[in-house]
Amino acid sequence: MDSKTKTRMTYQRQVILEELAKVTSHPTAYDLHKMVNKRLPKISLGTVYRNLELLSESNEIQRLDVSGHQRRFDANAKDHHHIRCIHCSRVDDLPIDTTSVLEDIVFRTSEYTVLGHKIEFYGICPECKVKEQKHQEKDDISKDKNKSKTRR
Amino acid sequence: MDSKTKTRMTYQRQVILEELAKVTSHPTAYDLHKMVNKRLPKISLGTVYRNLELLSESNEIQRLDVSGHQRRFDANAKDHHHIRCIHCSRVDDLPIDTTSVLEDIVFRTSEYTVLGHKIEFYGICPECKVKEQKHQEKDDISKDKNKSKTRR
DNA sequence: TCCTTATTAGTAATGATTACTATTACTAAT
DNA sequence: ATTAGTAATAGTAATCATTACTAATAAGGA
Ligand SMILES: [Mn+2]
Ligand SMILES: [Mn+2]
Ligand SMILES: [Zn+2]
Ligand SMILES: [Zn+2]
Repeated sequence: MDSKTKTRMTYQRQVILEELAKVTSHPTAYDLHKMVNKRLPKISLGTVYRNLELLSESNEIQRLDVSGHQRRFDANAKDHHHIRCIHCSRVDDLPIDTTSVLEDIVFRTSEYTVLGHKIEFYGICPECKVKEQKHQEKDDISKDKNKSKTRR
Repeated sequence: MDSKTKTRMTYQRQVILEELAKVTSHPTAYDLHKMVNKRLPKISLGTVYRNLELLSESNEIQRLDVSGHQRRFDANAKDHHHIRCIHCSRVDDLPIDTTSVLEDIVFRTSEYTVLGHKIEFYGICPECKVKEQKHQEKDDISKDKNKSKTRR
Protein backbone atom coordinates (compact mmCIF):
# COMPACT_ATOMS: atom_id res chain seq x y z
CA MET A 1 0.00 0.00 0.00
CA ASP A 2 2.92 2.29 0.63
CA SER A 3 4.57 3.96 -2.31
CA LYS A 4 7.77 2.05 -1.63
CA THR A 5 6.42 -1.52 -1.46
CA LYS A 6 8.21 -3.93 -3.75
CA THR A 7 6.00 -6.40 -5.54
CA ARG A 8 7.55 -9.81 -5.96
CA MET A 9 7.10 -12.00 -9.00
CA THR A 10 5.79 -15.19 -7.49
CA TYR A 11 5.37 -18.40 -9.43
CA GLN A 12 1.63 -18.27 -8.78
CA ARG A 13 1.39 -14.81 -10.29
CA GLN A 14 3.40 -15.87 -13.29
CA VAL A 15 1.25 -18.93 -13.95
CA ILE A 16 -1.95 -16.90 -13.62
CA LEU A 17 -0.62 -14.43 -16.15
CA GLU A 18 0.50 -17.20 -18.50
CA GLU A 19 -2.78 -19.06 -18.39
CA LEU A 20 -4.77 -15.89 -18.94
CA ALA A 21 -2.60 -15.01 -21.92
CA LYS A 22 -3.29 -18.42 -23.47
CA VAL A 23 -6.99 -17.78 -23.96
CA THR A 24 -9.18 -15.20 -25.61
CA SER A 25 -12.26 -16.22 -23.68
CA HIS A 26 -12.29 -13.47 -21.02
CA PRO A 27 -12.52 -15.93 -18.12
CA THR A 28 -13.87 -15.21 -14.66
CA ALA A 29 -11.66 -15.56 -11.61
CA TYR A 30 -13.29 -18.91 -10.98
CA ASP A 31 -12.63 -20.10 -14.56
CA LEU A 32 -9.03 -19.05 -14.26
CA HIS A 33 -8.67 -20.80 -10.94
CA LYS A 34 -9.77 -24.03 -12.57
CA MET A 35 -7.23 -23.49 -15.37
CA VAL A 36 -4.33 -22.59 -13.09
CA ASN A 37 -5.26 -25.36 -10.70
CA LYS A 38 -4.04 -27.96 -13.18
CA ARG A 39 -0.49 -26.64 -12.88
CA LEU A 40 -0.70 -25.53 -9.25
CA PRO A 41 -3.06 -27.92 -7.46
CA LYS A 42 -2.74 -26.03 -4.16
CA ILE A 43 -3.48 -22.50 -5.35
CA SER A 44 -6.47 -20.90 -3.69
CA LEU A 45 -9.25 -18.91 -5.30
CA GLY A 46 -8.37 -15.96 -3.09
CA THR A 47 -4.86 -15.88 -4.53
CA VAL A 48 -6.26 -15.82 -8.04
CA TYR A 49 -8.56 -12.93 -7.13
CA ARG A 50 -5.80 -10.98 -5.41
CA ASN A 51 -3.34 -11.39 -8.26
CA LEU A 52 -5.87 -10.54 -10.95
CA GLU A 53 -6.61 -7.41 -8.97
CA LEU A 54 -2.91 -6.49 -8.65
CA LEU A 55 -2.18 -7.23 -12.29
CA SER A 56 -5.05 -5.08 -13.47
CA GLU A 57 -4.01 -2.26 -11.16
CA SER A 58 -0.55 -2.30 -12.69
CA ASN A 59 -2.20 -2.38 -16.11
CA GLU A 60 -0.72 -5.70 -17.16
CA ILE A 61 -4.19 -7.11 -17.71
CA GLN A 62 -7.72 -5.70 -17.88
CA ARG A 63 -10.74 -6.11 -15.65
CA LEU A 64 -14.11 -6.34 -17.38
CA ASP A 65 -16.96 -5.35 -15.11
CA VAL A 66 -19.83 -6.64 -17.19
CA SER A 67 -23.16 -5.08 -16.24
CA GLY A 68 -25.20 -7.44 -14.13
CA HIS A 69 -22.78 -10.31 -14.64
CA GLN A 70 -19.68 -11.83 -13.16
CA ARG A 71 -16.42 -9.96 -13.48
CA ARG A 72 -14.14 -11.16 -16.25
CA PHE A 73 -10.46 -10.69 -17.07
CA ASP A 74 -8.62 -9.99 -20.28
CA ALA A 75 -4.92 -10.51 -20.99
CA ASN A 76 -5.23 -7.73 -23.53
CA ALA A 77 -4.83 -4.57 -21.46
CA LYS A 78 -5.43 -2.27 -24.42
CA ASP A 79 -8.80 -0.55 -24.31
CA HIS A 80 -11.22 -2.25 -26.67
CA HIS A 81 -14.91 -3.06 -26.88
CA HIS A 82 -16.71 -6.30 -26.19
CA ILE A 83 -19.92 -8.09 -27.04
CA ARG A 84 -21.76 -10.45 -24.72
CA CYS A 85 -24.25 -13.18 -25.63
CA ILE A 86 -27.53 -12.81 -23.76
CA HIS A 87 -27.96 -16.59 -23.86
CA CYS A 88 -24.66 -18.12 -22.78
CA SER A 89 -22.99 -14.98 -21.35
CA ARG A 90 -19.96 -15.56 -23.52
CA VAL A 91 -17.92 -12.41 -24.12
CA ASP A 92 -15.96 -11.73 -27.30
CA ASP A 93 -13.77 -8.93 -28.60
CA LEU A 94 -15.20 -6.39 -30.94
CA PRO A 95 -12.54 -5.33 -33.45
CA ILE A 96 -13.87 -1.85 -34.07
CA ASP A 97 -11.75 1.27 -33.84
CA THR A 98 -13.90 3.14 -31.30
CA THR A 99 -15.43 6.55 -31.96
CA SER A 100 -17.81 5.77 -34.82
CA VAL A 101 -19.49 2.95 -32.94
CA LEU A 102 -22.93 2.15 -34.22
CA GLU A 103 -24.78 -1.09 -34.18
CA ASP A 104 -24.66 -1.57 -37.91
CA ILE A 105 -20.89 -1.24 -37.81
CA VAL A 106 -20.90 -4.08 -35.31
CA PHE A 107 -23.29 -5.93 -37.55
CA ARG A 108 -20.70 -5.93 -40.31
CA THR A 109 -17.79 -6.88 -38.03
CA SER A 110 -19.30 -9.54 -35.84
CA GLU A 111 -20.95 -12.92 -36.24
CA TYR A 112 -23.39 -11.97 -33.52
CA THR A 113 -26.97 -10.95 -34.07
CA VAL A 114 -26.82 -7.56 -32.39
CA LEU A 115 -29.87 -6.84 -30.29
CA GLY A 116 -28.70 -3.61 -28.73
CA HIS A 117 -25.99 -1.89 -26.80
CA LYS A 118 -25.47 0.05 -23.64
CA ILE A 119 -23.11 2.95 -23.21
CA GLU A 120 -21.79 3.75 -19.80
CA PHE A 121 -19.87 6.96 -19.37
CA TYR A 122 -17.86 7.62 -16.28
CA GLY A 123 -16.41 10.75 -14.84
CA ILE A 124 -16.60 13.11 -11.91
CA CYS A 125 -19.83 14.83 -10.91
CA PRO A 126 -19.91 18.56 -10.19
CA GLU A 127 -20.22 17.97 -6.44
CA CYS A 128 -17.14 15.79 -6.32
CA LYS A 129 -15.22 18.22 -8.48
CA VAL A 130 -15.68 20.87 -5.79
CA LYS A 131 -14.53 18.46 -3.08
CA GLU A 132 -11.53 17.51 -5.17
CA GLN A 133 -10.51 21.15 -5.52
CA LYS A 134 -10.68 21.68 -1.77
CA HIS A 135 -8.44 18.68 -1.16
CA GLN A 136 -6.06 19.93 -3.81
CA GLU A 137 -5.77 23.26 -2.01
CA LYS A 138 -4.95 21.58 1.29
CA ASP A 139 -2.33 19.38 -0.38
CA ASP A 140 -0.81 22.35 -2.15
CA ILE A 141 -0.20 24.07 1.17
CA SER A 142 1.73 21.18 2.72
CA LYS A 143 3.62 19.70 -0.19
CA ASP A 144 3.37 20.02 -3.95
CA LYS A 145 5.26 17.14 -5.58
CA ASN A 146 2.15 15.86 -7.35
CA LYS A 147 1.61 15.18 -11.00
CA SER A 148 -1.45 16.84 -12.54
CA LYS A 149 -4.30 14.82 -11.04
CA THR A 150 -7.29 16.55 -12.61
CA ARG A 151 -7.95 17.05 -16.26
CA ARG A 152 -9.97 19.87 -17.78
CA MET B 1 -45.34 -17.76 -14.42
CA ASP B 2 -48.16 -19.17 -16.54
CA SER B 3 -49.34 -17.17 -19.50
CA LYS B 4 -52.73 -16.71 -17.87
CA THR B 5 -51.67 -15.41 -14.44
CA LYS B 6 -53.41 -12.22 -13.39
CA THR B 7 -51.21 -9.71 -11.63
CA ARG B 8 -52.89 -7.89 -8.79
CA MET B 9 -52.34 -4.27 -7.94
CA THR B 10 -51.27 -4.41 -4.32
CA TYR B 11 -50.83 -1.34 -2.17
CA GLN B 12 -47.16 -2.21 -1.72
CA ARG B 13 -46.60 -2.28 -5.47
CA GLN B 14 -48.39 1.03 -5.89
CA VAL B 15 -46.34 2.75 -3.19
CA ILE B 16 -43.07 1.41 -4.63
CA LEU B 17 -44.01 2.77 -8.02
CA GLU B 18 -45.06 6.13 -6.56
CA GLU B 19 -41.91 6.58 -4.52
CA LEU B 20 -39.69 5.64 -7.44
CA ALA B 21 -41.52 8.12 -9.66
CA LYS B 22 -40.86 10.90 -7.13
CA VAL B 23 -37.11 10.83 -7.58
CA THR B 24 -34.61 11.13 -10.40
CA SER B 25 -31.80 9.59 -8.39
CA HIS B 26 -31.87 6.03 -9.80
CA PRO B 27 -32.08 4.41 -6.36
CA THR B 28 -31.03 0.89 -5.48
CA ALA B 29 -33.55 -1.62 -4.11
CA TYR B 30 -32.17 -0.90 -0.67
CA ASP B 31 -32.54 2.88 -1.10
CA LEU B 32 -36.10 2.40 -2.28
CA HIS B 33 -36.89 0.14 0.64
CA LYS B 34 -35.81 2.89 3.02
CA MET B 35 -38.04 5.37 1.16
CA VAL B 36 -41.09 3.12 0.98
CA ASN B 37 -40.56 2.03 4.57
CA LYS B 38 -41.67 5.44 5.82
CA ARG B 39 -45.15 4.85 4.40
CA LEU B 40 -45.23 1.07 4.87
CA PRO B 41 -43.21 0.26 8.00
CA LYS B 42 -43.75 -3.49 7.59
CA ILE B 43 -42.68 -3.91 3.97
CA SER B 44 -39.77 -6.28 3.47
CA LEU B 45 -36.74 -5.81 1.26
CA GLY B 46 -37.67 -8.96 -0.63
CA THR B 47 -41.01 -7.48 -1.59
CA VAL B 48 -39.25 -4.40 -2.95
CA TYR B 49 -36.89 -6.56 -5.01
CA ARG B 50 -39.70 -8.75 -6.34
CA ASN B 51 -41.88 -5.83 -7.35
CA LEU B 52 -39.07 -3.90 -8.96
CA GLU B 53 -38.35 -7.05 -10.93
CA LEU B 54 -41.99 -7.47 -11.98
CA LEU B 55 -42.40 -3.80 -12.86
CA SER B 56 -39.32 -3.82 -15.03
CA GLU B 57 -40.42 -7.00 -16.75
CA SER B 58 -43.72 -5.35 -17.65
CA ASN B 59 -41.75 -2.33 -18.81
CA GLU B 60 -43.29 0.10 -16.35
CA ILE B 61 -39.87 0.92 -14.98
CA GLN B 62 -36.29 0.25 -15.99
CA ARG B 63 -33.51 -1.81 -14.43
CA LEU B 64 -30.01 -0.37 -14.62
CA ASP B 65 -27.34 -3.02 -14.31
CA VAL B 66 -24.37 -0.79 -13.72
CA SER B 67 -21.05 -2.51 -14.43
CA GLY B 68 -19.38 -3.59 -11.22
CA HIS B 69 -21.91 -1.78 -9.07
CA GLN B 70 -25.22 -2.27 -7.36
CA ARG B 71 -28.30 -2.54 -9.51
CA ARG B 72 -30.38 0.61 -9.79
CA PHE B 73 -33.91 1.41 -10.88
CA ASP B 74 -35.37 4.15 -13.00
CA ALA B 75 -39.01 5.26 -13.17
CA ASN B 76 -38.30 6.39 -16.70
CA ALA B 77 -38.73 3.23 -18.76
CA LYS B 78 -37.71 4.93 -21.99
CA ASP B 79 -34.27 3.88 -23.21
CA HIS B 80 -31.74 6.54 -22.40
CA HIS B 81 -28.08 6.82 -21.41
CA HIS B 82 -26.54 7.41 -18.02
CA ILE B 83 -23.36 8.70 -16.47
CA ARG B 84 -21.89 7.50 -13.19
CA CYS B 85 -19.48 9.27 -10.89
CA ILE B 86 -16.39 7.20 -10.14
CA HIS B 87 -16.14 8.83 -6.72
CA CYS B 88 -19.62 8.74 -5.20
CA SER B 89 -21.26 6.23 -7.61
CA ARG B 90 -24.10 8.66 -8.23
CA VAL B 91 -25.89 8.02 -11.53
CA ASP B 92 -27.48 10.74 -13.63
CA ASP B 93 -29.37 10.91 -16.90
CA LEU B 94 -27.57 11.87 -20.04
CA PRO B 95 -29.91 13.87 -22.29
CA ILE B 96 -28.31 12.86 -25.58
CA ASP B 97 -30.26 11.48 -28.52
CA THR B 98 -28.28 8.23 -29.01
CA THR B 99 -26.50 7.24 -32.22
CA SER B 100 -23.84 9.93 -32.53
CA VAL B 101 -22.54 9.38 -29.02
CA LEU B 102 -19.06 10.66 -28.48
CA GLU B 103 -17.43 11.87 -25.34
CA ASP B 104 -17.18 15.43 -26.48
CA ILE B 105 -20.92 15.49 -27.10
CA VAL B 106 -21.32 14.43 -23.50
CA PHE B 107 -18.82 17.06 -22.51
CA ARG B 108 -21.11 19.72 -23.91
CA THR B 109 -24.29 18.27 -22.37
CA SER B 110 -23.15 17.30 -18.89
CA GLU B 111 -21.66 18.99 -15.87
CA TYR B 112 -19.44 15.96 -15.39
CA THR B 113 -15.78 15.76 -16.21
CA VAL B 114 -15.93 12.84 -18.60
CA LEU B 115 -13.08 10.42 -18.08
CA GLY B 116 -14.24 7.75 -20.49
CA HIS B 117 -17.03 5.46 -21.48
CA LYS B 118 -17.74 1.83 -21.98
CA ILE B 119 -19.96 0.38 -24.65
CA GLU B 120 -21.54 -2.97 -24.09
CA PHE B 121 -23.28 -4.58 -27.02
CA TYR B 122 -25.51 -7.54 -26.52
CA GLY B 123 -26.85 -10.09 -28.92
CA ILE B 124 -26.76 -13.75 -29.82
CA CYS B 125 -23.51 -15.54 -30.62
CA PRO B 126 -23.22 -17.79 -33.69
CA GLU B 127 -23.29 -20.96 -31.56
CA CYS B 128 -26.53 -19.98 -29.88
CA LYS B 129 -28.06 -18.94 -33.17
CA VAL B 130 -27.67 -22.51 -34.39
CA LYS B 131 -29.20 -23.92 -31.21
CA GLU B 132 -32.06 -21.46 -31.53
CA GLN B 133 -32.76 -22.61 -35.07
CA LYS B 134 -32.89 -26.25 -33.99
CA HIS B 135 -35.40 -25.43 -31.26
CA GLN B 136 -37.41 -23.45 -33.76
CA GLU B 137 -37.59 -26.46 -36.08
CA LYS B 138 -38.79 -28.75 -33.29
CA ASP B 139 -41.44 -26.21 -32.27
CA ASP B 140 -42.55 -25.76 -35.84
CA ILE B 141 -43.27 -29.47 -36.13
CA SER B 142 -45.55 -29.64 -33.08
CA LYS B 143 -47.35 -26.31 -33.14
CA ASP B 144 -46.78 -23.05 -34.98
CA LYS B 145 -48.77 -20.35 -33.24
CA ASN B 146 -45.59 -18.35 -32.42
CA LYS B 147 -44.76 -14.77 -33.23
CA SER B 148 -41.45 -14.26 -35.04
CA LYS B 149 -38.89 -14.89 -32.30
CA THR B 150 -35.68 -14.42 -34.22
CA ARG B 151 -34.66 -11.39 -36.16
CA ARG B 152 -32.29 -11.30 -39.16
C1' DT C 1 -69.73 -13.08 1.14
C1' DC C 2 -66.72 -16.66 -0.26
C1' DC C 3 -63.26 -19.01 -2.82
C1' DT C 4 -59.00 -19.18 -5.39
C1' DT C 5 -54.46 -18.13 -5.56
C1' DA C 6 -51.20 -14.11 -6.24
C1' DT C 7 -48.66 -11.78 -2.98
C1' DT C 8 -46.65 -10.81 1.30
C1' DA C 9 -43.40 -10.68 5.60
C1' DG C 10 -39.92 -12.91 7.47
C1' DT C 11 -36.10 -15.41 7.02
C1' DA C 12 -32.80 -18.71 5.06
C1' DA C 13 -29.79 -19.69 1.23
C1' DT C 14 -26.78 -18.61 -2.49
C1' DG C 15 -22.98 -16.67 -5.06
C1' DA C 16 -19.42 -13.45 -5.84
C1' DT C 17 -16.02 -11.01 -3.75
C1' DT C 18 -13.21 -9.40 0.11
C1' DA C 19 -10.99 -9.81 4.67
C1' DC C 20 -8.33 -12.22 8.04
C1' DT C 21 -4.47 -14.94 9.80
C1' DA C 22 -0.99 -18.09 10.68
C1' DT C 23 2.54 -19.80 7.75
C1' DT C 24 5.69 -19.70 3.79
C1' DA C 25 9.24 -17.95 0.85
C1' DC C 26 11.62 -13.96 -1.71
C1' DT C 27 15.24 -10.67 -1.21
C1' DA C 28 18.80 -8.06 0.58
C1' DA C 29 22.03 -7.27 4.22
C1' DT C 30 25.14 -9.33 7.34
C1' DA D 1 25.29 -19.44 3.78
C1' DT D 2 22.47 -17.37 7.62
C1' DT D 3 19.41 -14.23 9.11
C1' DA D 4 15.91 -10.72 9.36
C1' DG D 5 12.20 -8.34 7.35
C1' DT D 6 8.11 -8.54 5.10
C1' DA D 7 5.31 -9.69 0.62
C1' DA D 8 2.56 -13.26 -0.54
C1' DT D 9 0.20 -17.53 0.16
C1' DA D 10 -3.42 -21.26 1.51
C1' DG D 11 -7.23 -21.83 3.92
C1' DT D 12 -11.11 -20.11 5.68
C1' DA D 13 -14.42 -16.77 7.57
C1' DA D 14 -17.07 -12.69 6.67
C1' DT D 15 -19.66 -9.54 3.84
C1' DC D 16 -22.85 -7.92 0.56
C1' DA D 17 -26.30 -8.14 -2.98
C1' DT D 18 -29.71 -10.88 -4.59
C1' DT D 19 -32.77 -14.92 -4.76
C1' DA D 20 -35.46 -18.73 -2.77
C1' DC D 21 -38.61 -20.64 0.50
C1' DT D 22 -42.85 -20.82 3.31
C1' DA D 23 -46.72 -20.17 6.15
C1' DA D 24 -49.98 -16.47 6.46
C1' DT D 25 -52.54 -12.75 4.19
C1' DA D 26 -55.47 -10.35 1.04
C1' DA D 27 -56.86 -9.10 -3.99
C1' DG D 28 -60.70 -9.54 -6.67
C1' DG D 29 -63.89 -12.30 -9.48
C1' DA D 30 -68.04 -15.36 -8.93
MN1 LIG E 1 -11.06 -8.45 -24.89
MN1 LIG F 1 -32.43 7.51 -16.04
ZN1 LIG G 1 -24.22 -17.70 -26.86
ZN1 LIG H 1 -19.67 12.27 -7.29
